Amino acid sequence: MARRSDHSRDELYDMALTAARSIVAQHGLEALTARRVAQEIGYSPGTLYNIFHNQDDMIIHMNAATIDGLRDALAAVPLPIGEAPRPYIEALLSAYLGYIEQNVELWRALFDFQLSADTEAPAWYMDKIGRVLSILSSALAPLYPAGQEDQTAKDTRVLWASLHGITSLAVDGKLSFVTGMTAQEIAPRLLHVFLAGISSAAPSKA
Amino acid sequence: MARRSDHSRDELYDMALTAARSIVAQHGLEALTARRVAQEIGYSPGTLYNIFHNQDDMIIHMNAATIDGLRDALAAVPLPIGEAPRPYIEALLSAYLGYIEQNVELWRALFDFQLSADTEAPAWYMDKIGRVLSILSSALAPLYPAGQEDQTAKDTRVLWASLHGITSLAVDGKLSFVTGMTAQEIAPRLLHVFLAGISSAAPSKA
DNA sequence: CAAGCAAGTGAACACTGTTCAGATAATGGC
DNA sequence: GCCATTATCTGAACAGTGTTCACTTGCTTG
Repeated sequence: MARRSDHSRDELYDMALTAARSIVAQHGLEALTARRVAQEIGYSPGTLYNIFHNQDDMIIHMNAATIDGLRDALAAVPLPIGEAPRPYIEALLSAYLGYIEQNVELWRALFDFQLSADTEAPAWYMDKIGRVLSILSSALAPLYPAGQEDQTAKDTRVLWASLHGITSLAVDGKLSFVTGMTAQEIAPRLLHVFLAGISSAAPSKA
Repeated sequence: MARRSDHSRDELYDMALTAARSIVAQHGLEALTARRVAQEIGYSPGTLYNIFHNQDDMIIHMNAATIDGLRDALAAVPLPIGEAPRPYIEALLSAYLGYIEQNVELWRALFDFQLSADTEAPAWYMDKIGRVLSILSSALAPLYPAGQEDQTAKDTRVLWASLHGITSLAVDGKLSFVTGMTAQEIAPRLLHVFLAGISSAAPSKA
């Protein structure tokens, strides 16, 4: 049989992505196979290649949804107007850790996945990442004097990359290789020390 | 043919591990297959299962060698007696980043590899990790007042996990997703801010 | 020198992503 | 209403993966 038109192309895309996210969320990225997604949506494996260029493409779209979810979670944190910046930053961190905790496997998939060497991430994907970073950056901005926007942007990346170390070790179950602490303990300590550091230190030595 | 005794069991182990490291260093972990290692050492795939329990076991041994190499690289950094602790810490960081840079693929393999859910890392493996951390910890110790050994140990883990975020993004080529900076720029900035932070901040808030 | 044992083999199994010739249902033209 | 075209979907096939295990073979001991 062919040309069933039970579903439009967009519906198929949504169904496939929903199935993929469900499989990964429940069983991890290694359980995500073309045949399994196909079976879950009631189509054959070949059909997936009408929707996605290949498996990498499917995973990229899945990961994009994970990034969007994070942005929504961070955007939902209320921004206290005119107050001290630190409670807001701490609330963002809490939302960040909470989102990861509730989406462990999808979060793992986001970073476990490696783009094949020759291809690079599409522009719309980079945009989504930028939107998340801009939330963090605007939260840090009040801590820097005017004219230090460049340092703010850089330190946002430094802080995020550092946090990512903690969370990625956590979701991979590797934090226990080095400590008995949890990400919920380590991350606030990093934030605390980091904020103290930028308040006391010269803009940058390097 | 069988029972060739061209090589002893230990020789076979060394040959297999050398071959594995060479394959990974040149072509990445995904190129590491049982058939390829077997071919490289001139034996059949089945023979590998006389040496290692399975592929995971082989990778663990390979990763252990990578950790040992890092420990050696860090231990080779001269410890300046009676001097300020920061230059030593910075030298350690430099050695750390240098080792990773010279062993990118092996380093990636170290963290890309996931132990299957039911098994856990052997004790001797954890010991090797501990030996690396103790070098870092003793470098940080002079910055803490006596009686703060617990905080020193914790902050060592906080700092290392943070650094790991930077280096893991770097070796995965994902630093470019968030910044144009390199690990060689970001890591010293983190160290700078972190050290400033622990000097100025209260021991811990959490 | 014979018997037994240990080491090595490689075909086989169940799985993977991906391709593509072929089948088929919806559509456009008359 | 019907036929030709076209877009869609299928599923067998291919080359690869880790792992197993009946079998062969060479060494070693009695």
